[in-house]
Amino acid sequence: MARKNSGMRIDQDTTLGSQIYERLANQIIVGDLPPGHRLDEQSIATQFGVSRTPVREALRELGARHLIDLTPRRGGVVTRIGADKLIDMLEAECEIEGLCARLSAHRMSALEKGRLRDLHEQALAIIEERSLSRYFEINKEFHDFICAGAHNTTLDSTARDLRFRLSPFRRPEPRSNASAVMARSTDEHAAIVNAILDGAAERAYEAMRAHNARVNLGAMKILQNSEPPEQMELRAKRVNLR
Amino acid sequence: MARKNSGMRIDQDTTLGSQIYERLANQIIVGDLPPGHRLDEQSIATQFGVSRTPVREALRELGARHLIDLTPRRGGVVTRIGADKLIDMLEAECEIEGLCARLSAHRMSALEKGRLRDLHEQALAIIEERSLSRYFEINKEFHDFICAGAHNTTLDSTARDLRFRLSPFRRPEPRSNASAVMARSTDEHAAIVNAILDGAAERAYEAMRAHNARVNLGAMKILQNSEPPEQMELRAKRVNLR
DNA sequence: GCTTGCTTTATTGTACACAATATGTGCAAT
DNA sequence: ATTGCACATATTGTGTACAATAAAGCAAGC
Repeated sequence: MARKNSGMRIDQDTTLGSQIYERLANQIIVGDLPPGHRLDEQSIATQFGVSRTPVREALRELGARHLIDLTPRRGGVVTRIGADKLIDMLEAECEIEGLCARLSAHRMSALEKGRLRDLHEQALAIIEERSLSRYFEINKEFHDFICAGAHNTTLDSTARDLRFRLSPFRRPEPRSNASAVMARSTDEHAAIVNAILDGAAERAYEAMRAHNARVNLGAMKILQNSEPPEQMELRAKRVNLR
Repeated sequence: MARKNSGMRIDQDTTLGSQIYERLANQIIVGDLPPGHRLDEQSIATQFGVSRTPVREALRELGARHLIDLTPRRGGVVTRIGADKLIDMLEAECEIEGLCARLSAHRMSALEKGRLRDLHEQALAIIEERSLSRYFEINKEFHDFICAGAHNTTLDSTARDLRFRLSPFRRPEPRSNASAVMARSTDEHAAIVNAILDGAAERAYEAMRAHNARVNLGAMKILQNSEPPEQMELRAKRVNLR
């Protein structure tokens, strides 16, 4: 029998539905709920120790945000992101971040530029630690900061949303040299930082775009097992296409 | 007394919540439910002749899509789009459409390019009719088609979503020469079409971007009544900023 | 053996009831 | 007049019950 009240706090400023949404969204992103997994309202409800009502609201929000597919009388399943969709998302993120970099070059304040330089230097320091997970953290911060530096909440939130949904495909490849990965990444980051500090919009755009395009090739490898390889090659080109 | 069942069909392939979502979303976009308007669950429920449950689900989805602001125990109000937010959205749309134009230049098939030319020529024909509303239709189709031509569902849907939410600010200004508006617009469209047909990505991007930037200046005028004018001037620059 | 159609079962959709919280009103005290 | 508090009211949040539909299992026919 499912135990009751497994961690749902009674928070004043939130609602059970929202809390369940957060939890489920994280479970999906982390991969705990794999693509294609069916979401049964009743079992989720008992699992969280609540009734079906807040669960249903959470599911509907997950559906609105494309984290699950919601079919009218057949419930919800975690969205399967096929190769096509993945490539679209990677490309969109690549370009939108590039756009943010371009705008950042014009719009970041002196203070922000200073913080950007700090962030980059922090990343350089972390390479010594050889901690890939720690590096991923600061890397995310770096990208987030540039998207924020464009001073456009719409672009920022769409970029954030894309990164969030793409994060399952950004896990470190098992067989890869951590130091090399980090070194290459920071090199490219350096180009981006310099361009932004110089206020060189177009250069910032190109640098960010090239950086993302390269990283995205890695992300696509995760799909290679489930896809015919020739197709992937073909698509890989598209990501770099101008 | 509110009459029951005002138009909610019992459709197999949909749910009451979704239908109500659609209706409310349209009412918001059309301006029937103005920004700041409070959405009372009970009155909406009786208005549509249903219980509060599907209404709540509709509201939650509206909230997820940023059409209403949903505060935990205080219900929902139609999102107020302030000048800052509006400018962000306009800029984002401007750039994303530009991006789609750039990609379209490379990716549209010969068939699509033909259809694009047709669409443009249709628009030219419609100028003669002097029907601004009809022109708005074909104009929307034109932009939609270019966004689709990029062959990237993610970019397409974000662009579509932005245009949807921006449509309230795109209503024709009362005191304006219809023919002049249409002529100018089609001139700029011609530049975009030619660039795409030539496969000139960068030119397509620039043309689309310039076109949108100009139109956006008009959209911002709608806000001018409720905002101190000097601020608007300052912001107007930002939209054109590179 | 496989398919077709019906019956049973499981799951989602909707309504309703009650609980929890926010909002509004009036009165008293300063 | 204004502030603070208590009470009344309205509205949202959650739980539960029932209805509607889809999935699964089973029997009869080809």
